[in-house]
Amino acid sequence: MVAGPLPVPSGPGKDRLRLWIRLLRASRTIEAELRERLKKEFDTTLPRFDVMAALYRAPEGMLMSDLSRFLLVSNGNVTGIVDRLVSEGLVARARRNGDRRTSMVRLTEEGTKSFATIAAAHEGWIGELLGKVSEEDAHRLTGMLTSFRSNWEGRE
Amino acid sequence: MVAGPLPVPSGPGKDRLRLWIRLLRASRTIEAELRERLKKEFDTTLPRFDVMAALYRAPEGMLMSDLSRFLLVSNGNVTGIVDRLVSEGLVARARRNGDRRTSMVRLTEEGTKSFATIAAAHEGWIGELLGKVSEEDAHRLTGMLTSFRSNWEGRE
DNA sequence: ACATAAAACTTTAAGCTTGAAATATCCTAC
DNA sequence: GTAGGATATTTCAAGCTTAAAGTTTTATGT
Repeated sequence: MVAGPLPVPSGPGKDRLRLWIRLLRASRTIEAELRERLKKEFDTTLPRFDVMAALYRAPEGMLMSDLSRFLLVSNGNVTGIVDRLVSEGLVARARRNGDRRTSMVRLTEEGTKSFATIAAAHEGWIGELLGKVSEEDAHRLTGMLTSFRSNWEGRE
Repeated sequence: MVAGPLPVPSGPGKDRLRLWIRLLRASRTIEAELRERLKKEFDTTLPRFDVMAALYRAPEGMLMSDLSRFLLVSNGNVTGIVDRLVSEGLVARARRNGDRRTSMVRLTEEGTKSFATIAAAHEGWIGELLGKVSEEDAHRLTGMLTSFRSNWEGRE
C-alpha cells in the first residue's frame, strides 16, 4: 500500500488499486502535516481534535458509543482519549441520566473555547493544504467520495 | 475531523474542509476493512503488508531510511515492524555493503511467497470495495489526487 | 590526522489503536 | 421477581506511531 515513485503494473483491476494507493497517500500526507501542526502550535493530537470536534457539534453531549461510531474507532480507544481530555479539563463525563451504564460526554467551557481556537487554525490549514485543488475539482471529488460512501453503506 | 451525518456549515473555505473530511472518511473506512480482512484471513497487519509490498518491488533490498521515506512513516516505526517481520522469518537484514551504518532489508523466500498470496487477495478486495466506482470516475479521481500530490511536493 | 558535523539506524517514552475479555446495568420472558 | 440475554462501557495485551535522544559509522574541513 502507499506505493510511490514506482508505477503500479497495468492490467485489469489495477485501476482501482491505483486509485486506492493515491487516496491513501493523499490522506496520509495531509494527516501527517495536520498532526505536526497540531502538536507544534497547540500541543495536542489529531485524535483529541477529532473527539473535540464531534463534541463541539453536540453541546448536549454524546454517549461513548456514539463517539465511537461517529469517529469510526473502537470503544476502548475512545475511553482512553476521553480519559486524557478529562484529565486536562477539556471534557467532562456526566453519569446522571436514567441509564447508569452510560455517561454523557461533553466539552467543558474551557474545552469549547480551546476547540474554537484550534478549529479556526485547522480550517485555515486545510484551505492552505488543499488550496491548489480548484473549486470545481473540490466539488466533483467531494461528490464522488460521497457517492462512494453511500454505496458503501449499502453493503452487507 | 471525520465528520459524518451532520452537515458541515457552508461558507467560503468550507468546500476544501468538506473535501478533506470526505477523503479522510473514505480512506479510514477502506483501511478498517482491509485491516480486518488481513487479520482474519492471513493473521497479519496493514503496516506489515505495507513493508512487504515495498520490499516486493525491490528484490535487491532497501535501506531502512528508504523504507521510511517510501511509506511516509518515521524511522523508529520501521525498525519495529521490520524487527517483527524478521522474527517471523519473512524479512532479512544484510549488513554487508561498504557502509556499516546501513542494513539492506529484503524479503526472504518465504516472505516473497507469503506476500504474493496476500497481495492477490488484497487486489481482489480493493476491486470489490471500490467496485462501485466507475472506471471513468476512478481514472478522473486518480488524476486529481496525482496532481494534488505533485502540487504538494512543490511546497516548501 | 583530528575534531566536528552529518548520516543511518535504534532506543525510549508517551500516546493511539484494535479485538477480546471483564463489569456493570438494563430489559424481557417467564 | 428472577434468570438469561442484551447493551454500554472499561480493561487488557499486543502492536503501531511519533518525536526526541542516543549510538555507531562515515564524511568534511583544516
